[in-house]
Amino acid sequence: MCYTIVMKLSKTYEPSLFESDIYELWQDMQAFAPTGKGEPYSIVLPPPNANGNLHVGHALMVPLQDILIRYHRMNGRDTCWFPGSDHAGFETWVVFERKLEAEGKSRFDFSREELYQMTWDFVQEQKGNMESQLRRLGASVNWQEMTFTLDQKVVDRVYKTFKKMWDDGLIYRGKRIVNYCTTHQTSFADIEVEHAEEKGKLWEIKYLGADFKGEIIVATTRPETMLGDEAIAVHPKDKKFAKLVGKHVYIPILGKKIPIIADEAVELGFGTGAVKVTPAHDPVDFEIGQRHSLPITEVIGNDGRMINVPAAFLGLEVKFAREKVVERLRTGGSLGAVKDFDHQVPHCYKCGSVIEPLAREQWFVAVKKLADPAKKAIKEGKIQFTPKQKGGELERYFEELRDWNISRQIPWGIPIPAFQNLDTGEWIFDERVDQEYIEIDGQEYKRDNDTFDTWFSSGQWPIILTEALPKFYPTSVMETGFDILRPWVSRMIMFGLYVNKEIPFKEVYLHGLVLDEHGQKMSKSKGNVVNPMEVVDEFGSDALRLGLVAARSAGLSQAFSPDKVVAGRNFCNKLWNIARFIETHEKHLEELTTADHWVLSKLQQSTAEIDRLIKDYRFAEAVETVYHFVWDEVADWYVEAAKQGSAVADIVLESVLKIVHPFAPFVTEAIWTTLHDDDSLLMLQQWNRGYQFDRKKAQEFEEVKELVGAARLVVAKLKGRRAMVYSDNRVISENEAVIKNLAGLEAVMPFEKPAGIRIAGNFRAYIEAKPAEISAYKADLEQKLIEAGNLAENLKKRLDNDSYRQNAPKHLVDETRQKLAEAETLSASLAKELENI
RNA sequence: GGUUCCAUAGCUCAGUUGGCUAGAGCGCAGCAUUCACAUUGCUGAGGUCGUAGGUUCGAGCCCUACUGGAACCACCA
Repeated sequence: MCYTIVMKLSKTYEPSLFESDIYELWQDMQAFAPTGKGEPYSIVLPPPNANGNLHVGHALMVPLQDILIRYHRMNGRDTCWFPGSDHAGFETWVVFERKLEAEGKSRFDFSREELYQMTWDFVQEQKGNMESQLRRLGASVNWQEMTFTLDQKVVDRVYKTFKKMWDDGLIYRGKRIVNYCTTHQTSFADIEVEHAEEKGKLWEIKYLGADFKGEIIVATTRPETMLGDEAIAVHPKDKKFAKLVGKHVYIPILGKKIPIIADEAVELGFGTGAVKVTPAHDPVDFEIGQRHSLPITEVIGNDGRMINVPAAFLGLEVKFAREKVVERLRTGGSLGAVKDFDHQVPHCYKCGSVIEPLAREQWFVAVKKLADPAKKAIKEGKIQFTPKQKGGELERYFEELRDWNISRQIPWGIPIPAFQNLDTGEWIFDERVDQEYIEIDGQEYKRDNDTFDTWFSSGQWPIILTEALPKFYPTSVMETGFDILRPWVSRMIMFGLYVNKEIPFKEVYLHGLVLDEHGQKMSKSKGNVVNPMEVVDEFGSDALRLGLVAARSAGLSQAFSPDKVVAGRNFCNKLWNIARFIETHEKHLEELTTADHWVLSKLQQSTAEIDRLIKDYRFAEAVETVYHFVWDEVADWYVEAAKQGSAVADIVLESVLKIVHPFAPFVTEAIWTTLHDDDSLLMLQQWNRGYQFDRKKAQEFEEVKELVGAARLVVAKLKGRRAMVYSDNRVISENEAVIKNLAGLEAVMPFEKPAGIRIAGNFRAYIEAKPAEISAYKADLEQKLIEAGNLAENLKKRLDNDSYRQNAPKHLVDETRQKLAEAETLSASLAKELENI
């Protein structure tokens, strides 16, 4: 396509005509690859789900990172943005299993290998969507490094790390209480469990003394677990029960004899002071059981049905078992009071079913040795967080982190390379996970069928991606959502320090959720989900990027604003038309005009401003700075002035394109290609450097702007076109045509004794007017005189204050003095004018 | 129960060492228009910066308490 022709014809910028071609052009020119020159700058993209579509959160994340990458690339850094896609273990598994169910099949009809292959094929069908959507958002990622979280190099690294941890004694297999979803039949890390308040009941149960007279009453929210009770616990200092410790009670229904023990975990003064201990089905009880060497009797199975219980309860789902137990207790006279009780119940974050704490053999990571150095690194400020308090939050998390269960009972993931000796029960590390049984020295070993928790592999993401390009480790910044600070960012820091002996990134920038336009969380059920690709279709990628990044600060969940997207679209169009004017109408002069000096000074200033804002990750303010520079200064003043001619129009246009490029890459590159016949790319240009201009001339244009503004105010109140007359003045005479055009005047001319309505400011300039109009203007002048007087009075008060003069910084005091002088001059000249009317 | 964040114009939000008369986008009102752009231009209305105290010459910003909203954490049976 010949862009130059489109440029001349099309009054509006049509993103759809350019965006895909521009992206292809970048790719063809290999513009995303590192140059090998300059200081490294790298980011790893938090890998989106390979199986999914990008959502509006990605549409925020991609521009934020792309702004940083493009900015630093233009500033001469050797940039590499590592893309990836995530197998999203559990997430994808849930979708796939739902599909199986819809086809009337079950995971138990297939072997692990078959399931893995089927899921792989399923993901392959979808794969590619996500990648093409990244392209549509303009992501300048280095596609050569594209990595899928199940790629061989990922598995290799994960096994290496696992082995190292195994050798270092950081991996142990143990029976622990795990969070178990009986619907998905897999366990979860603590962090994957959602707590929700539920209205429940608190049942009191009477346990009859076996070797003492009387009974002990305990309260529970889960009466069915009494079938697995192994003790009654009381607080060691509880006088009420002191004599009973060491004695025994009978479990109602079962008649089983269990001991009364003393343990600190029981809270003094709460409830009846005694609790039932079910080591197999409650984390606290499990710990109590460990301390007192209690047996573990499991009464709930993987499928959420009762096991190891009398026939009447066997195979019942938990909730029915509960009803039946309560019924039997009641008829047996063992039920005490029943109260309503609201409490927090753990739920599966995916299907919402109640999480059963079950005692299971799983692989655990002893986290302390990983968490301590991570905490230290943050404490010592080796990693900077934006917003700042998130670093503190992570420090506290590292302090409280408990051992991490990394076993998942789903086939879609990286198999855990561990085998168990069938005779001795001993576990060994071995990578031959494609075989269910292996033989070593005549001994047979069976594979562990579990896979790794996704965070175990994704936690090593920066390590894996930079393994072949080590100069990009540590990466420059980790930009991601605040919701995965704990599960992901924390793990990357721990693994980075453990494996590479160095932090994985120097800075962390966290963005919040994109809420709907009324500040509500987006969800399918509410029907308020914004599909970013639809927005791109309608307004263009640049518009979406600008709209999302504007009005958004670090770490906060904020509303999606369609108005801002429209504003972004309009901005692109404005830029397009600035270019159209400069390319097709501009009059070239040899010498710089006042406006030229001024616009160069503004370019310098805006560039410095953007440098500062990007350094501080203040994206929204950077967008705003760009927006106002282009619209309010370049379009509204410079372009208007340039209609009378300019010597720097081409420099200004190119510089503007550079400034805008990181934020709106497509439209700026589209314009750039219309300017250049060669195959140069805007995205590979050098960022703006300094400009040559005359500071005094630049200041003169500020005066012209003020004069125009003041003239507009006067003209707006009069009918018909008017002329400006002024007493001889170089600044005005040099800019007559500019002033005439900008203020919409009929003429601007010098007069020996100019008269009419005086234009505010330091010039002796007037708008021609009839005597009646001049008198009508009197009220305005009087109002202005009052305002100037008030201002002067305020300033004077401040200066009269001794403490102000002593304590305020000197430049402020000087400034105040100057303002006062100006206000007084204005007052005097207004007063004089009023006299003349 | 603990921690953190938020409260500024009709709506969505800026406002970072405390410093002139608190800003933007959209919306609203008026005017303009054969001009690069109606995805436009100009002009304007609209705010006791949640409440009450405090620190300071000076507070939207710092401190304390309160009110209202949100998020996260948590084994209180």
